[in-house]
Amino acid sequence: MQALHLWRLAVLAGVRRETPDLSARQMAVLLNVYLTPPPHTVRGLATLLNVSKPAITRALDRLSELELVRRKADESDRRNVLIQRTIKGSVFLRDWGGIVSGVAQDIAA
Amino acid sequence: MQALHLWRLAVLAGVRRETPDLSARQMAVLLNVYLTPPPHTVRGLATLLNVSKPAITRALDRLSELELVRRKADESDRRNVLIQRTIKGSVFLRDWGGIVSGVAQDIAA
DNA sequence: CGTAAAAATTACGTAACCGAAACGACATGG
DNA sequence: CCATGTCGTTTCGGTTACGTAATTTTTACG
Repeated sequence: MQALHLWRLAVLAGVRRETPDLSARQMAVLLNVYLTPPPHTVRGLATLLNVSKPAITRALDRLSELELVRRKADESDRRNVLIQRTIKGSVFLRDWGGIVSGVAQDIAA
Repeated sequence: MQALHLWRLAVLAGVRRETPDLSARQMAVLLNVYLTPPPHTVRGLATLLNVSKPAITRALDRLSELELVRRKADESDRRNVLIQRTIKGSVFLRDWGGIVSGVAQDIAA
């Protein structure tokens, strides 16, 4: 029950702020790139999220445009594209984590 | 930091399940209708979420179609539309709360 | 070699969504 | 009553995202 209140306040904060408005899929991609060990490929993310590859490609287009992630060719197998982290992405997620944990504190108190 | 891992797992669970795929705004509307005291109006939700009224109308179209909320005319002022809860909505949010708190438990352990 | 397989992307038609503005129903104060 | 304001919805033009299917580039293997 408190979990729902946590979710409410955090989602509310996310919707309200003007800053980049990411879809659930884009957010899932971003979080997985930053919080799970590399390498990250399109195919891997597609199967992990249970969505099609083009959906991942489009999410990466958007995230790259925002400079939250970066694409890099895999030199050992040039068919692959490796997704890498960026400074902006790190900052964005740190901020977001701060919001969520701040909300959690408020609820606990 | 754990907050981000919590968020990652919960978003991942949300994206993976085939069932109704709600946008952040729709989710925000749904959560506020269920977790804050009534009455809930379009204008009230619009200002709370800091989005336009049509955006709320469309979110309610979608949520009504899924039978997660219900619109009801305000008899005392027929310009108003009151948003009410439904059984399906309660079940949906209870399930979601279960997922989030389950993830939280896993992280704590 | 050369054919098959795999990776990501692009193409394409469809559906959902957005904000601004126009609209219709209703309320309220003069 | 009627003029003005309020509330929710609809309309409009444009953007974005989706899934399926075709394309491109690269690798693997027979």
